[in-house]
Amino acid sequence: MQRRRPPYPPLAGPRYLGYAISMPTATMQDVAARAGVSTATVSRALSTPDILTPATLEKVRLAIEALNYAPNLAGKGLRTRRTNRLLVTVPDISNPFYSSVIRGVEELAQTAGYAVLLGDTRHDRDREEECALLLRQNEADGMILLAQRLPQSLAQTPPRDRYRLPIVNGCNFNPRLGISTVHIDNVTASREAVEYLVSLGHTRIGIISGPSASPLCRDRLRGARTGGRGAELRTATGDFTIDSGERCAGKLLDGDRPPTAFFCFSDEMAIGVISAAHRRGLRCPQDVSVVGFDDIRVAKSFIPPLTTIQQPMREIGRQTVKLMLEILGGRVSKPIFVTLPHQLIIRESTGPAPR
Amino acid sequence: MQRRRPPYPPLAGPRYLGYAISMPTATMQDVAARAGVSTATVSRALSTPDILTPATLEKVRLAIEALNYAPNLAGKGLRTRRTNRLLVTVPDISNPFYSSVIRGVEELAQTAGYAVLLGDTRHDRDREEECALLLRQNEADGMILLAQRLPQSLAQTPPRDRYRLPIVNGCNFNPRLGISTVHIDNVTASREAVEYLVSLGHTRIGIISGPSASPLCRDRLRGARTGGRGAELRTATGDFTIDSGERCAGKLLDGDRPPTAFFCFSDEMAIGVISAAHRRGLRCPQDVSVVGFDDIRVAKSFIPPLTTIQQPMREIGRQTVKLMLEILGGRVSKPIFVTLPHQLIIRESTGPAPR
DNA sequence: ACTAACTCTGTAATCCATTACATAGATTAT
DNA sequence: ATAATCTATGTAATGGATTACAGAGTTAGT
Repeated sequence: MQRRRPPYPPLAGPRYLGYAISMPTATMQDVAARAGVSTATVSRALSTPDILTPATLEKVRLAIEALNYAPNLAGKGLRTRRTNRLLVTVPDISNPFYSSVIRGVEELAQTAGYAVLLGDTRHDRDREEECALLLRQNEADGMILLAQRLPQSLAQTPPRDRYRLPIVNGCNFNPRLGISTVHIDNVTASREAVEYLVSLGHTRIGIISGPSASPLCRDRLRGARTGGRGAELRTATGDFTIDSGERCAGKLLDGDRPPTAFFCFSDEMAIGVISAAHRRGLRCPQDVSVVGFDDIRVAKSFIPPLTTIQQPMREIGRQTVKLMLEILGGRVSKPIFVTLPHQLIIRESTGPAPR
Repeated sequence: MQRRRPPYPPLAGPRYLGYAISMPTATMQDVAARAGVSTATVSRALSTPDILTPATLEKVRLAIEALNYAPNLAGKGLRTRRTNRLLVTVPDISNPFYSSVIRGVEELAQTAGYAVLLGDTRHDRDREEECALLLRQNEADGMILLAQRLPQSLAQTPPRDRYRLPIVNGCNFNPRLGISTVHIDNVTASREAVEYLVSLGHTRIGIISGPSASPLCRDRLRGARTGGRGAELRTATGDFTIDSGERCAGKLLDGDRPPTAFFCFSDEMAIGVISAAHRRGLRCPQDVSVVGFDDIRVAKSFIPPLTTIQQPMREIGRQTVKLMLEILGGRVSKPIFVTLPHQLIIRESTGPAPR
C-alpha cells in the first residue's frame, strides 16, 4: 500500500517499531483511495452500512480486506469522545474475590464492546487518585470502583449530582455517597452467619474483620453484633488475606478465654484462621468452628470444606457493568442500588461448640 | 472557563454526561488562553519545562491549576502514536497464578507510566483474536501474552522478524516462535518434582497435566517422564482448575492400580486431587502424596500444606514488562529468553509411599 | 414535462495535543 | 557599533476518524 507523502514533514520520532515490519497500518484514507471513494463513505461503510449502495459497500469491503485495515481507535475516540473502555479499580487483583468479580466485569464489558482497563491500587491512596485521574484524562468512559476508598476528586461533585458521574461502586454500599452500587445485604448476611454459630452453641466468637474504614466492613460488623447479642464477641482487624487471618486468629487464640468459633470477612482469612488453629493443635470443626465469606473457588475443596456466605461474584461484576452502561446511556436519573442475593452455605468447617 | 465558540457546528451527540456536571474538561487551548500564551507553550510546560522562562512556566502552572486541566490522552496518543497502554491476555483471570503474574505486570507497568488493558480470553480462541485486533487498532503499544495460544495474526510475520513485534510471551516458552519470553525451566522443575516422588518410594505416579497444546505442558510432561523413568506414569489432562483436578484424580483413583502419588501442573489441581482423595477416604500424605505447581498463596496454608514447585509469579510479570519496554524502546535485536529460578518447596502433602 | 422529494456521496470542519519551522528579542563576538 | 548566535515563543500542519452540510443524480408527483 502506498503512503501519501505528507506535505508537512512528519514527526521525527520512531514510528511503531514493531509494526513497521509486520503490520503497516493502513488508514482510512488508504482505504478510501483504493476503493475510489471518500473517507466519509468508508466511515459509513463501517458504522452505517445500510445507507450505502451495495456496489459501493462492496468496493469498500474489498479495499478494507486488501489492506487489512483496522480503524485507529485513538482517532475515533478523539472525535466521538468515547473510548469504549471501562476502568476497574481493585485493591488487590491477586485476591480471588476481586479477580472473580473482574471476570464478570470483563465478560459483560466485552459483550458490550468495551475493553477493561485494570487499576490495581494495592490499597494505596495515591494509586487510587492516579486511577481517578485516568478518568479525567479520557482514558476510560467510566470507572468501576472495587477499591475501598473513593477518589478525592469525587468530593468536588455535590452528592445529589453524583449519580450522573460515570462511576459505579462494587460491594461498598453507602447510600449517602450518592453513587450507584451493586452489593449484597452485608448486614443480614453477617447476622445470619453469627446467628448460625450461636445456634451451634458457641458463646465466644471471634470476628475477623477487614479494613474498618470501608462501609462494607462496618455493615458486616453491625450485622455480626446483632446476630451475636448475648455471645461474647472479640474483634480483630485483617486485610482479607490469608496471612492476616492467621495473624488475627493467633492473637485471639493465644489470648485469654479464646473463641470457639470465628466469623471471617473473607474466605482467605478463614483459611488463615484454620491454618493458625491447626498449628496450635486445634481441629476444625471439632475444636473451632470457622465461617468464611465470599465462597471463593477453593472454599468447597478446602479441608474441611468451608462454611461460608456465598456472594455472586461474577454477577456482581456483570451488574456493575450493566449499571455503568445505563449511566453512560444517560438513562439514569437517580442513584441505583442493586442488592444481589447471598446465601449461607453450610459445609464442614462448623460444628457444635465443644462442651 | 470559557469555551471558544466553534466556527463549525459541533457534534450533535451527547457530550460526556457525567462530566458535564462535575468535571467540565478544560482543553489545552483554554489553558493557553487563560495564561496568555500559545498551546505550544502549554505543551512545552508539561513535557519540557526547562526550556521555558520561569515566569512563563509559572503563568501556565497557574492556569492549569485554576482550570484543573488534565491533558486528553486521546489527542496526545493520536499525535505521538503511543498509547502508553499494555494489553495483557490471560486465559482465566480468576486463576490465582495468573492474577499474581498480573499483579507484577501492573506494578512495573504503572511505574513506567503504562496503564494495563486486561484481556480475559476465557480459553476462547475468538476472544484471543479480538485481543490481537486491539493491538492493531492502536489500543495498546504492546501485548503480553499469558494466554496459551498465539494469535493467528502473528503467523503473518516471518519468525525471524518477530522479535521486533511488541509481543512478549509469559510462561509458554517456545524458541521457534521467535518471540521473547519469560519463563522458568519447566522441564527441569518437573523432573525434580517427579524424582522427588520417586525418591520417596512411589512407583505409580499420576500426572495431572494442563491443555496439551501449550508448550508449557509439553515441557512439563517431558520433564516428568525423564524424572519418572522406571516408575509407572499415568496421565490425565485438566485445565488448571480445582474441578478438573478433582475429576482427573477421580478417574485415576477409581481405575486399576491407582497411583500413590500425583504431580499436578497447578496448585489448584493439586487441591482438587487432595479433595478427591479425601472424599474417597484416602489421607494425604499417608495414602497419597501430592505435588503441586506455582506455590499460590493458599498453598502453604492448605491442610496439609502443599509440596509444590514455586514459581516467581510477580517477578514473571515484572520481567515481561521489562522486556516489553526494551522492545518498545527499540533496544532489542533478537528474541530474548529470560529463565527465572524455580524451587521445589517440600511441605506436608508428600510422604513415603505406603508399603 | 417540470418541480418536489429522496438517495447517495463528497467536502471540509472538527476533536486535542505535538512539534517542525519561523521569528522576535536578547546576547555575544568582532 | 554591527553582525552572528542563541533563546524563548508563536504559527500552523499533523495524526485518523466522524459527520454536518452541500450537491449530484434519481424517482415520484401533478
